[in-house]
Amino acid sequence: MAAKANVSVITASRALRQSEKVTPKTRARVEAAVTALGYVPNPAAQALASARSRIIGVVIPSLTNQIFADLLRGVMDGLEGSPYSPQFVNTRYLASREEELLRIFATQRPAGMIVAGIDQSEAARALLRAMNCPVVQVMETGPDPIDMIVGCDQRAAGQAAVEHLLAQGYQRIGFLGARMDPRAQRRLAGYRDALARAGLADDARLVMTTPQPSSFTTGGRLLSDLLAQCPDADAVFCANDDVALGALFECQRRGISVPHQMGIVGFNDLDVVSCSVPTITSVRTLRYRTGQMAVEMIRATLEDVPDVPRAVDIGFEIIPRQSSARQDGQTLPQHSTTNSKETP
Amino acid sequence: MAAKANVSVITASRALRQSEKVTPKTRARVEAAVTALGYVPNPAAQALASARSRIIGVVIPSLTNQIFADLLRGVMDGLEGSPYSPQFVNTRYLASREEELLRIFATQRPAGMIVAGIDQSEAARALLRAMNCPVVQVMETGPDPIDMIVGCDQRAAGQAAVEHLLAQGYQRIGFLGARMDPRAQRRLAGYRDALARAGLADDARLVMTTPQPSSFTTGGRLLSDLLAQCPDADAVFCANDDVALGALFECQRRGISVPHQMGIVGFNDLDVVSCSVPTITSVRTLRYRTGQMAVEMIRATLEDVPDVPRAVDIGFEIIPRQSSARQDGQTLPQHSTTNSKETP
DNA sequence: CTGTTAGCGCGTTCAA
DNA sequence: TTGAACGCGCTAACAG
Repeated sequence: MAAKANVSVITASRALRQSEKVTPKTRARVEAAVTALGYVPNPAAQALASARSRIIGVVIPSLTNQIFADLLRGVMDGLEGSPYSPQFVNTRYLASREEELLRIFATQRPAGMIVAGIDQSEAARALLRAMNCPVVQVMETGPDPIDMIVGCDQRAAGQAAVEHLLAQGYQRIGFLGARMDPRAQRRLAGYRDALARAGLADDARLVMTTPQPSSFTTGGRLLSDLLAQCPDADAVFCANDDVALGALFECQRRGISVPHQMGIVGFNDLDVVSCSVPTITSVRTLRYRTGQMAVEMIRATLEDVPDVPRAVDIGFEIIPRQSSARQDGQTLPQHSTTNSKETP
Repeated sequence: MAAKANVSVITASRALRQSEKVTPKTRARVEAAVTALGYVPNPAAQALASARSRIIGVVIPSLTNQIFADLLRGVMDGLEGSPYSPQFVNTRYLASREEELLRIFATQRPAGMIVAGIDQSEAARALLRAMNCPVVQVMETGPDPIDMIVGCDQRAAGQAAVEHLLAQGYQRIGFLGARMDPRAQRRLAGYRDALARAGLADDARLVMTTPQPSSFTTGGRLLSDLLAQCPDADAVFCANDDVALGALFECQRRGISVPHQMGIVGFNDLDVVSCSVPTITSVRTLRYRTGQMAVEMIRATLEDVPDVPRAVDIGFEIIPRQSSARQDGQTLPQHSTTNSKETP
C-alpha cells in the first residue's frame, strides 16, 4: 500500500489484523489513515504474501438442481460477515471434471473446501488433502470422511420412505429414479432394504430408472414406463420431488386416483410438494442448514476453536401428506398444514 | 516461478499466453519444461502483477429463483475453456447490499462484470464504471446501459401475455405478482398497457401483489386474495411461473375449472408448466442464452473483437398451452407438445 | 524474437 | 510495541 500518512506500513497492517498487540493510540492513528486514504486491502497481494486466499471453494454437481441451490444459500449466509467468500463450481456429475476443478482450486490456495457427496475419486481425495485446509463433504454421511462431513444417511432415508408406504398398506411399491447419481443409488438401496425385509421385493418389475436428469417431465415418463412394465403397482417412491410431481401429473392425466389407486412419496420436501393437489408426502432434508453447518465447521477450524465436530448426521424427517394417505386420507387436512420450510 | 529448466522465465510466460510471438522451437522448449516441472500459474501473483484478476463477477438478487440458476448455468458454460472463472454473489434484492458487493469486487479488479437488472443505484453504476472492465447488464433491455446489455423487454412481454388472454376472450383479467422486484413491476406495467388499451382496466379490483418472495405457496394465496376481492375474475396473468402453478393448484382445490372458468398465464416457461395438468401457458424467456451471450460479449470485448454488439434484445415468446385455451381448448393436445427447453 | 530487470501490495521476518 | 527490509510469483517495460 502507499505510504499510509505518517504511519508505518507494517504497524498499520499489524493493527488491522491483531488489534491486541497494538497501542490504542497507534490503532487510532492507523484507522484515521485508513479512512482518510480510503484504503482497502488487495486480496491478490494478501494471497500472494501469505500463500492463502480467503476463498472457500464449493464443488457441487449441478446448479439446475434446487437442492444444491438451497445448499449454496446456506453457505452464502453462513459466510456473511466473515472475511471469506465462496466460489462455486459444478462438476456436471463427472469425476474427471471434479478433479480438474480441484486442480484449479489448488492453485488458489483456498481457506476451505466444501464438496458434495462422498464418492470422490482417489485422485480427488488426494488433491483435497494436499490443499492443507479444512475440507467438508456435504449431503451425506459416510464412514471415511476426507476431513469433516455433514449430511444425512441417504440409504436410511430411502428405507424410511418406503416403510411409510408399507405402513399405509401399499404392497407393490415401485421406485422411480432419474440421473441416479450416487445419492439416488443409495436411496434405491434403502428402498430395497425395506422391500426385502417385507418380503415384497421385485426389482425386475418395480424398479424404473433413467440416467437422464431429474425433472418433472422425466417423472411422468418414468411412471408411464413403470405402469407399462408393472400395471398393478400401487405406489411409487421417487428419488426426487420433481420426479414425484411429474408422476402425480401423469396419474392425473391417466385418471389414476392418488392416493387411493396410487401412493406417491417424494424426496427432499421441496416447496412445491406441500401445495400440489393432492399434496405429496416427502422426506425432508436440511440442505440450507447443511450449508450453514459446513461453513461453521470450516470457520471454527480456521479459528482454532476446540472440539469442532468432525462428522455431523443432520437427520431427515418423513412428512406425511395426502399422496400416501390411503389409510387415513379422509382425516388429513385438504391443504397440508405441514408447510413450514427450513429456510428464511 | 522457479527457474524453468533452461528457459528464461519471461520467454516462458510469454510463450504461455501469446503463442504467435514466439518461435515454435522456443514454444516447444517451454511446454516441455511446463510439463516436466508440473508448473501451474499462481493466480494471485498474476492478479497482483497485472492489476487484473481473471474473475468475472456475477451479481444477482437471489439464488432461490430458478431463473437466476439458469442464467448462471449459461454463464458457467459460456466461460468453459476460457481462463476466466465466474464468481457469484447475491444482493437479496437490496440496493445497499449490491453496492457493498460491488465494492468488494472492485478490490479484486475483475476481468468483467455481469449484473442483473437495470435498476442499479447511481453509486453502483459509478462503482461498475470505475472497475474499468466490460460490464453487462442482463435480464432486461433498457435505454441507458452502463456499458453493454442483453435481455428482453419485460414490459412488452407482460403486455403480450395479457393480449393473449384477451384474444382468448377473457375479460376480467387479474394480475398476480409476488416479490415485485423491478422486473415484475415492468410486467405489471405491460399488463396495464394491454388492459388500458382494451378498456378493461380495473386496478383496484384486479391487481393483487405481495412483497413476499415468489413461490408456489404464495401463488395460491394470491389467487385466494384476488377471488375475495374480485369473485368474477375470469383469468390471471402471473408475474412468475411458480405463482401460476400455485394459482392452478388453488383452482383445483376450489373446483374452479381451468381454462374454462379461469384462464392462467405464467412467466418464464419453467419446465414444470409444460407438464402440469392442465399445462400452463407461459412467456418463454431465454435465461441460459442470456448468460451465454453476456459472457460472449465480455470475452469479445477483452479480446478486442471489433463491432461487439452493445445492446441485445433477446426477445420472448408466448407459448400457448391448455391453461388459457378457452377458445380452442378442445383441439389442443392433452399433453402440450411445446416442450423443448432452451437448454441442454 | 529473446533475456533481464523492477516492482505489484502485502505478510513475515528481523532489529530497534 | 514499533519500524525496516525482504520476498511471495508473476507481468510489463526495456535491453539485447
